[in-house]
Amino acid sequence: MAYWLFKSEPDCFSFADLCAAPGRTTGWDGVRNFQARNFLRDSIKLGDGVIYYHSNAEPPSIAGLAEVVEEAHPDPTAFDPSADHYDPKSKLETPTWFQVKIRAVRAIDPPLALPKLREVAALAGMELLRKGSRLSVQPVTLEEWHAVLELAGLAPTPHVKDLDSWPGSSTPRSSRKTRQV
DNA sequence: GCCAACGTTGGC
DNA sequence: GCCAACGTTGGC
Repeated sequence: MAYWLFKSEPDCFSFADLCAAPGRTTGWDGVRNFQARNFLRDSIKLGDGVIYYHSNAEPPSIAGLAEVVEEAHPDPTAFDPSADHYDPKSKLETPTWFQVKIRAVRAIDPPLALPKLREVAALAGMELLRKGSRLSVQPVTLEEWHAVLELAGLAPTPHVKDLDSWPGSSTPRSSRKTRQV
């Protein structure tokens, strides 16, 4: 059981979009950075917890929690010439790029804004808060996970599924937006 | 819109 | 293998 932070620009695919997706699930496609790819391909396991972060947002913030529901498999958008992140160098037999599937578990509303995260001592070492950090898929420690849950008013459980029925925070909102891929 | 930080590309 | 040029990310 491990914990991760996934970044997404809400204009592209927000946590509300994830909540509105079929099964509240999506394939985390389009990652084209090798370090992030390695986490997706090698380290992220079924049931792992995911902190859903909105980058390029006003303010940048943590907007929800998700869980991994399918481990690494080739990213289909890499083979699709019409996709934004098409990569002609990635072959079906030897794929370069991978995705996992995640499911929305809980919205965090109000979201945890970046300036507030910077004030939290327990998060001081977080990769997200490092100057110049751009990694879109990054590991999160158990301590950081618990600190985020506490800030969100949720129980300090290591089992992300347990948050589904926790009464302390809002339930995911729906959205009519669709994904731009 | 600006720009710092970082990753990738390609000439040599 | 080096490194300059370029493209991208993402906070501000």
